Amino acid sequence: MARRVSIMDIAARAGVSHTTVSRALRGHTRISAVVRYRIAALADEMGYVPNAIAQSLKQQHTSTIGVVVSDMADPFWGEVVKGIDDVCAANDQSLLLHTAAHDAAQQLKAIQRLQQRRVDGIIVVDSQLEPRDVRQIEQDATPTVFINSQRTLESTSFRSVTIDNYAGGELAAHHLATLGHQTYAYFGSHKRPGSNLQRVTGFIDTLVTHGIERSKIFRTECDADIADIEGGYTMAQALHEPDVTAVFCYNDAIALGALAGFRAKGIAVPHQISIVGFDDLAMSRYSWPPLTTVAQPKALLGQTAMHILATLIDGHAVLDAVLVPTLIARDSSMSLLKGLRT
Amino acid sequence: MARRVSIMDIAARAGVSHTTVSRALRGHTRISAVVRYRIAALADEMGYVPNAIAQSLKQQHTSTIGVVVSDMADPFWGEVVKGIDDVCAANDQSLLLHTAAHDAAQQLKAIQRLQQRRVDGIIVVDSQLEPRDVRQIEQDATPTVFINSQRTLESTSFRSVTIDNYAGGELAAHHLATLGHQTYAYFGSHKRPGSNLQRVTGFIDTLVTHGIERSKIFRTECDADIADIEGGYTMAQALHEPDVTAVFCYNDAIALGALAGFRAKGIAVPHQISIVGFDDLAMSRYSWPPLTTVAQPKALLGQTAMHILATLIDGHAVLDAVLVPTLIARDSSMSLLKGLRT
DNA sequence: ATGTGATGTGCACACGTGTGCGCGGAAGGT
DNA sequence: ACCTTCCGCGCACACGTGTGCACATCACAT
Repeated sequence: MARRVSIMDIAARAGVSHTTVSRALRGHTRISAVVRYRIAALADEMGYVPNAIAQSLKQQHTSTIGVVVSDMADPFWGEVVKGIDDVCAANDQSLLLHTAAHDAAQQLKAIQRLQQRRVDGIIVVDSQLEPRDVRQIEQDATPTVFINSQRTLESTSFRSVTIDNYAGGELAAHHLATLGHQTYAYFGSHKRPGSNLQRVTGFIDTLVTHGIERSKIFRTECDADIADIEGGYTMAQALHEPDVTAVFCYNDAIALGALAGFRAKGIAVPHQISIVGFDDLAMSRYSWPPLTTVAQPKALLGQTAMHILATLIDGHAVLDAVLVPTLIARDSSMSLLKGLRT
Repeated sequence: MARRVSIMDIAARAGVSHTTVSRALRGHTRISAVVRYRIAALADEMGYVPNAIAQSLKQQHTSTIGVVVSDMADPFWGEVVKGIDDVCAANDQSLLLHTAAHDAAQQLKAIQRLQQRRVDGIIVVDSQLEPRDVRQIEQDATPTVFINSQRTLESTSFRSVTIDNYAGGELAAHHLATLGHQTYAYFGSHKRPGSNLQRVTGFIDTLVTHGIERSKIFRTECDADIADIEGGYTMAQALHEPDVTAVFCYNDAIALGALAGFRAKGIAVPHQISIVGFDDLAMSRYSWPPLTTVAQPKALLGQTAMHILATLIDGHAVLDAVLVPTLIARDSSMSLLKGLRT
């Protein structure tokens, strides 16, 4: 950050005080038109770039939103962050991004960094934080919103935006049960225990109400340190229950991996096995076969978080938001009922 | 940004000057052990969070790197930004992110925002900037590095990191020509005219050296405002040259779309048509069939940009970097020579 | 007793910007 | 001619932190 031209420099050249320059550039009313024009011309000529750091220090806000995200290369979080960024751009705010793997300690550190940087608000995506961590964060009063947090927040000042994972599991179960399937598998992930449990619970509960016995539902979870798509491939390879005709996957990445895994085993999707994913990634529409999935409104997740955060920043009270998923039926799931094509 | 505890507050409670508090917390040598310990305890008790804004103003640097990216949801740029972030995290720097669609005006505005924020350096990814824009940016002396810029930089102070697109086209051509293909198509994109031209030129030049006539190479480009994967699907549908047995696509997204497009037309890949992509996205390995592609070292692209930027920030001279792509042969390309499996 | 050096702390200023208050002058009314 | 009002501008301070210099104290050697 080299030495640059300041309003003092402009003031010296214009023969006025820096006060006048500041007012002229900010559009203050009581500055004569001639002076204002001269200063504007001078600022342009001298290549003046206002110092947002000094402005922030004086004005006690930064017009910056901090975001903590587990993995920026993940296409799902990418869409969510894009939703956040859309609102930021519309509000003339900047985005300060910190990555923090899948690790509470790193997330905590990232949040503290953002607090030091005095961002106006923080959005934590895919939080792994424990209640104890949240209490520590809460001491600093920076408004904070959590998206798809893995643990329920025990906070009075912070808010959260979540997808209704249980309802998503219900949708998948209802879809597959209606197609006539009798024996099921669930491919989950230990990486996100909270949402994993909610989705599988909604799934199993609903299957039971459709008259499926619990013993007909086989549940697997892949390790936390393995990439989702890789995990899906492995779990498909490792599935040894011949009666299974329908698989519900924790997310699309796992489902896409499973697609490849079953194909490698010579099992045809959807003719021998139906697969349902979760998320609706951009690519899921173009897989082979195109993936039936429970769609999350990804951009809306980010936008909603921003609106809640803005309300918090304004000092008003606001409620948590729960967004509802929808089922998108494509070609990876098929009816077992003869003569009945859906 | 609410009123918070400052070093002045701590100083008052400790009965010393704020100077001493500052020195104690920064680990200055000549502070007595007792005072240092007392201040550390007090800072902790009072919940002191250092104000990075004030520090930046005083120290004339922000430990922040600005990044301008066209689309954060794009899995390719996601990987590149991840590479940037890795280095930032290792250097205790933050990432200030601005999105700027595929539009020179927006990119220009984003860069100016970052300059106002006094970031230590800027990385512009997928730049569409004209030489005139670059000259304007250059007035402010913020070190800047361009990744995969679409136009050649005419700048003395800025640097760039690019992939050798021409060599990538060569790789694809050599691969397909060796497999015995005689008639080709190229699926490109108008969205990124610079790299598109380099890739197709390398492709065609090399085919010609393999004895293929130019009339046997059919070239198409999809509109700039259409999503790549969608464009690939459309171009595959629209391809009416029955002799074509090999398609080289500008990138993997187009290739994945083409895969789906050919499948919808009942054309088998690779048995009737071989397809080669460019980028090596994470998902390309799991498509059906797995995609043969020219791989870009995505994370390395970001890391290299950061290293060059760091050198620039230190005030040293440094050269542009050109990274070489590699071909990854998977199952979407096949030999036409009977009895000769590669 | 005095000089010398090391140690611990504070004063005052700087970074670049915004703003409350006041002051001089012009305009307008009596 | 005098008072009031309004306009245009500057002084001085504030935001929170870091640092050069000076100063006080103490230990130690001369």
